[in-house]
Amino acid sequence: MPKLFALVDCNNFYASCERLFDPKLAGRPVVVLSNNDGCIIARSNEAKALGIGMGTPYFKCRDFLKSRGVKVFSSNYALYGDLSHRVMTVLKQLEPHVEIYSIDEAFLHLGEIHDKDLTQYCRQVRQTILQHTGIPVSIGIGCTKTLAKVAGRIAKKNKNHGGVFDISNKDIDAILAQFDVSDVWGIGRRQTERLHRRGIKTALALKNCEDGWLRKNLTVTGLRTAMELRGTPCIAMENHPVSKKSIASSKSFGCQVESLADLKEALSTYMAQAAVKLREQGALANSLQVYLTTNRFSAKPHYSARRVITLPEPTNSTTVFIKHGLAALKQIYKPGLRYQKTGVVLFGLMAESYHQPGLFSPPDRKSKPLMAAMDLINNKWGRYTIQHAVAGLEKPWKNRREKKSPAYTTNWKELPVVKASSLAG
DNA sequence: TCTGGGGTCCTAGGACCC
DNA sequence: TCTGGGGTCCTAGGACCC
Repeated sequence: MPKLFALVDCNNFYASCERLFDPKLAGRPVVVLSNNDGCIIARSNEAKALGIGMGTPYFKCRDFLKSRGVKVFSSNYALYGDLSHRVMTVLKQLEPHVEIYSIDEAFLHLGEIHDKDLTQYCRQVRQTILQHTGIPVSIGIGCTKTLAKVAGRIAKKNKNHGGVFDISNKDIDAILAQFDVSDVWGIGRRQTERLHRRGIKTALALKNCEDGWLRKNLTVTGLRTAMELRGTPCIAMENHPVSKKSIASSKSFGCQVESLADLKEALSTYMAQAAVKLREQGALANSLQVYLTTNRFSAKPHYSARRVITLPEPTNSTTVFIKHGLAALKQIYKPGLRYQKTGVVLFGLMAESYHQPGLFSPPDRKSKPLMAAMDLINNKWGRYTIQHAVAGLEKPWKNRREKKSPAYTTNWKELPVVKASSLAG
């Protein structure tokens, strides 16, 4: 029996998380907004049924949502991250080969041990996750990851399957003939346009498309996708968590920002956040990129600029990032524009233990204990307890998060309170 | 007035080397 | 008048994912 892949996918994950702590929301439409309350990034089934599209800007549908009694939440990543961890933990207890693919998805490699009915087995997995975490999931099974994704989508959409669909023992071509090519994993908007121009509308047509054309027009990734639809695995399981190759931090502003002083505060804040992530994974970066952009939707001419800085030596010191990053920011800053966003990406990551200091560079004995002390204090007392002065105190440019739910599971002060009341009387 | 953030991979083209 | 070829490395930009 060949090995099979299963995709476990949390249903409407962010919306499900929000509903978990507010039973009144059961059966009611719920949506979750992106950072800055910008657009809709998660919808409960009831919200989908109202025709609310993924990615719709909030300001365009605010009135509609209100009129239909849709409950709206700002995103609460502390909550989603914690619940994701719980789901993955349950999964790892049940299965030896789990690859966490995203906050709400994981691939399983189902080995030969499962000579039993796989669909039945996955329904049990699903039930266990629901019971232990309260999060509903769908599971798709196929002989490649791409086919498992197809199956997962069918499991989620068609209620008759009880949340689990195994495509491997079905008439695959008949299913792919009904499957829109734009819904295939790895086929985005651009590739869909290209495929449509060639008359390819379904996953089956993509599967049967000629290799040479695919390689030329959709690059090697498109060819891989077609091969996966044919049942040839090209995308392997990642059995060990891979270390990151870059770390980014950026956010849109909550109000209009024009001055260099505000941009400096914001960029310093983001550089500090990126540096914390870098230190958490015990790594150093040898270069950073800073960028600056005006609103691309605005009628005014769009300005966007970036600059890459190679550091004299790999580091994870917030102080060093700020020093070089702000100098670069000054170079790309143009006065008189309304900026929408600035950000930083750290590149050239390496493990701290691998780093060999330069023979002639002066030893930096202060930076490491200083950063360690800052991290310790901020971990204990909250993120901005101690910071570089240039990152600012008021942070007037900070983004909006007007409808955030409490950090129910990660903050003692925000634990949900259960009230018991007597039925008698 | 208000349109997310954080990642990965692939390719083309330029710079540079011998 | 006539100005090579092949390789590597780096970077910017595009496309995709959730």
